[in-house]
Amino acid sequence: MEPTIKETAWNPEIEKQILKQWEESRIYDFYAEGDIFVIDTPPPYPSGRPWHIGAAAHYTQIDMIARTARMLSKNVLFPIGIDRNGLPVEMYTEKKYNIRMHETDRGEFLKLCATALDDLEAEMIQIMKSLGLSGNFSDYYRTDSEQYRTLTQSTFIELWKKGLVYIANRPNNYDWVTGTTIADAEITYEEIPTKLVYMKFKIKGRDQILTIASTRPELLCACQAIVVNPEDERYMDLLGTKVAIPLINRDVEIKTHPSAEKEFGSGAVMVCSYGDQNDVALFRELKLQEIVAIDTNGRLTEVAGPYAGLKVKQAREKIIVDLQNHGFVEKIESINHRTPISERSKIPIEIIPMEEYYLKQKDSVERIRDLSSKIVFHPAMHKQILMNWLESISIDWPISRRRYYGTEIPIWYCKSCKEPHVPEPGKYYKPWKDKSPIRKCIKCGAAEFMGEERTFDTWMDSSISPLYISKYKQDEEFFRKTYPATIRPQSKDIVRTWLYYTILRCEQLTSKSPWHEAWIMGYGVDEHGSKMSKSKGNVIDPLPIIQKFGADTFRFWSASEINLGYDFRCSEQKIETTKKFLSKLWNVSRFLSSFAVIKSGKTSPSDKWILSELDRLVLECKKGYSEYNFFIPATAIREFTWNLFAAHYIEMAKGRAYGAGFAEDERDGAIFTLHKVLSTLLILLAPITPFITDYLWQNLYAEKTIHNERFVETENHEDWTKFTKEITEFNSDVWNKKKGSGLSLKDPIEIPVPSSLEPFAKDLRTMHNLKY
RNA sequence: GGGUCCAUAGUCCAGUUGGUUAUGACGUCGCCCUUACACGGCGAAGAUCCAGGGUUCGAAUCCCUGUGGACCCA
Repeated sequence: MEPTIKETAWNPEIEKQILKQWEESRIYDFYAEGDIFVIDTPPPYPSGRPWHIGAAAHYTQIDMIARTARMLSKNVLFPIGIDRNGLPVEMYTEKKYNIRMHETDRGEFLKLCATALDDLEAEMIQIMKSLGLSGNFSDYYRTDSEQYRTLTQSTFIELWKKGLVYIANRPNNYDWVTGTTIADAEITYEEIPTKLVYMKFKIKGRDQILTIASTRPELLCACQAIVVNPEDERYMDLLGTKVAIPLINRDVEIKTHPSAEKEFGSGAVMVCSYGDQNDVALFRELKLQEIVAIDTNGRLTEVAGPYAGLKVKQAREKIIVDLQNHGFVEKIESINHRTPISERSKIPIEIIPMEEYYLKQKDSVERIRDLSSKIVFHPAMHKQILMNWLESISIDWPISRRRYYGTEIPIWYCKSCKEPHVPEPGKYYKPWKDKSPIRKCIKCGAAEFMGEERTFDTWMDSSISPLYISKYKQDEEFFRKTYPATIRPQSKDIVRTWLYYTILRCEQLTSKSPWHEAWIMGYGVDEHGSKMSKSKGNVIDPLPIIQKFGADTFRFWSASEINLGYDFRCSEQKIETTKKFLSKLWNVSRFLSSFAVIKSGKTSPSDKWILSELDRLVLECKKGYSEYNFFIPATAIREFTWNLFAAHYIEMAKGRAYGAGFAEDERDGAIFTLHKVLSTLLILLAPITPFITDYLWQNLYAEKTIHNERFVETENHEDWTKFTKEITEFNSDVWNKKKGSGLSLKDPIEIPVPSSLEPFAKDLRTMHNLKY
């Protein structure tokens, strides 16, 4: 009768042994046979310390997907990757060494970036491992590896040959701090206080003034038209007349366009190249001649006359003063203006015409819509984010970037006629330093080439992850078995980037959707609901928390706190109190470890009752697992274990399990049921808390790991759950009465068992020491 | 301006196709070492279910309008 488990609490130190055991027995290895389940794991980006606690929670949930699939008899491919291309590491490196990328030797700079990434990556891998992720760490991939970049370049070359890539000089979103073009998807909007200047324009041939309000007076030199709303009666007689631009000796015409709002300022708007996206559209529609007023350093060009060379902000200040001095200002209002901001460098972007490469995407939207409609989203509501994005795509995807730490665009230009050439796919090319693999220009026959210096937008790399993990163009048979992947797990803030671009690229290359399902998680905010950021000082470092409370505590917290698709709050205190549940489970197991396991027994009514409640729990868990919504099983199991099984059933069955006053088969029925329930709970919990369940499983039920087991099925017991309410209420009632009369719980008391609970009477009398 | 989502005790959250007394956890406050567990047990307090209207015998739940919040798009 001595428990074989001695300690009275779950000790997270044990996790280290279990981890070692898993590693040595290689229980998570993938075999490309049978029922295959492929997870297109998001490769995290090592952008700095500490790793975001919400991300750590995210990856534990992805691991739960993998473990759920394994328990459903699937062979699971759960790759681990690290995303290493892109701007953040460049900025990190510039800051760390106090250097400027464009002023540093390219080769040197790349080395410094790689070293920084190695350090940050090591910690992330360490955290992922200690969280118990059952992924493939033995050959985790990096998006900056030769093999990965080869695939990025090869797929680009493939698309190039299909005619899906073109070069064009267009107004582009330009981030002059990082010195690169960025895609619409990389822009965020912020309300920024600014001045709205009401300027007086003289109307030609009349003794009248037209007032125009603008937040961008420094762009006066690039003004090519004034527009008013076609329904704005105030200006009908002015159409076609010209006005003089203040300070600049140039006239422009007044035209109509529906985008001019009657209520904004005076209702008349100046159109300049380029104040915002609307200007871009108007220049195109009204066929205006563009004037380039801002250069790639964020400074005004020579067309700005006295303002040339000034930064945009300085020029704005200066021109406002000059306008005032010349009496061109009617008034100035302070307003909050919704300003497009570069997601990376946080500065307002400028729109500057530049020559860039584009990947066609407008023609693919319809096909992507079709494919997307067949992808099952968890939760379903987040499919809308993608659908809305598809709705708003209006231009092709600019894919070239003037940065260093990225996959090089594999193009060489003929030195004499500038014709671009792409090399053969299958190799990794660095045109900024490699010798041209092309010998002779296909157009003019010259033999001298110049390598392209730009790199790809990083989404060009990440968007082929499903192809990389399935060994596209590497292993035909493996690819056939593992593509499309089963599921793409990711967070909801990158639906319009990573999720969309992946469908786009994979559709263009394979004509198929890259996965059958998409699983979209919200993101972690602090305990008050605001976004975590270093500047706010509310960042929580996951590493010490995991060390302190253990991976299973962190995992159970993640499962029971995060409802799929919604943002979730991270609080250390809540994680800490989650540990109590593991101790509860531990102590239930400790108690049961004093009874030998019995595989069958004659069940009493109490046993039948808890077994039918267990059936209900199994159904509920299956429902949650089938949606990969771990909130459902986690909360249901905690509820059952704590408030039904431990609080009521164990107390009711305890006396019978000890045997005094009961027949042997009655006793065996109790012991059988206790173990039946616990072993089922361990299996149900295994995907969520793999460490403690495996430890208990191996101590109580088997020599081998629980992670080779399959989910349990319901056994369709007779339904006794109708008694639940009455049983728990009766027990509460007895406890209350004892308490009210100052009795200890083991003291005898005279309370009759209600006739409706007669089948349970013997257990209840023993439990409460009822004398009646 | 448009879209998606959200609004339930001090905090977080559940509430299946509408159906008696609204779930659980954290926190708070009492009492209790009862041989699995004080990382525990028992109990208590704490909710005009955002507001207004509608459908219905009956609404936290369905519909409409509004208010507030988060995110996205123009």
